[in-house]
Amino acid sequence: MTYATALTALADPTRRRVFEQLRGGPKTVGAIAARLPVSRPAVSQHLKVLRDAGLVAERPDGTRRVHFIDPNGLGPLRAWLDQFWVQALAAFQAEVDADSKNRKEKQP
Amino acid sequence: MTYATALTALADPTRRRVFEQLRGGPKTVGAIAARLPVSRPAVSQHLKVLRDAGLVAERPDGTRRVHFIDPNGLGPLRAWLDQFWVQALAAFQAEVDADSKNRKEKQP
DNA sequence: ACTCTCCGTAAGCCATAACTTACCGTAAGT
DNA sequence: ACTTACGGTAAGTTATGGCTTACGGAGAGT
Repeated sequence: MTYATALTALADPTRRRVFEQLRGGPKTVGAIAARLPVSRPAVSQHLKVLRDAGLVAERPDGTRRVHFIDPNGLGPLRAWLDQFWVQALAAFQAEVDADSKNRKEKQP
Repeated sequence: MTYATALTALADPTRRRVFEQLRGGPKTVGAIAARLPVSRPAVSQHLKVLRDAGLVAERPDGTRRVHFIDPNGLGPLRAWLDQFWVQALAAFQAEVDADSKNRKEKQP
């Protein structure tokens, strides 16, 4: 069920930009907001969503809050996707075969 | 850029239920709607979003439209996720190490 | 103690999008 | 040809959520 919250968290564009900034390493809230066209409270709210989804963790450093990517939320999402991936490849190939077969039968 | 549309498409709960129904194999629009608490037009709109995201493909069968999962949209999303996965594991481990190191220094 | 920086939270506004009902086109069967 | 089943599209309503400003609290330096 945790993959659901991860998906909705990563669905928002600016929240993805926050998440992608953390790919370069740990950052403070202000540093993230400085590189985005939104206010600092907005970033703070986005980080809360990412934290609740298990995608991001924080470490206090004085008055600052250093955020970094947490694999705990990324794992279930990957697992859920893989659940489709293999099956989708097989089913898609079957459809392609069935389609080409139909074309040959109608126009040999 | 295609991973973005795939993410927003899979963010909606009922749209995920549509997508997950297709995991069992190809289905018609009506068959999908019958198993969901929403109307058929709603499912039709959801399928359009999934199709535009490259997550689902269709094959006409008389007046019916048979839908099935398309790996084309799933691939970029997986690739985008993997872009974080490895790096997140390393960075997270580094944070854990730094944290335990701090605890030992403060309480040896 | 005072201040200054950094950040989280509350309240409110507004756009988006997920539904509904209604309607129309299209293919197949009789 | 007529009907029936199936499904895409339009228009309208409503709820959700992303953003803003305003405020308050907590730690570090002087």
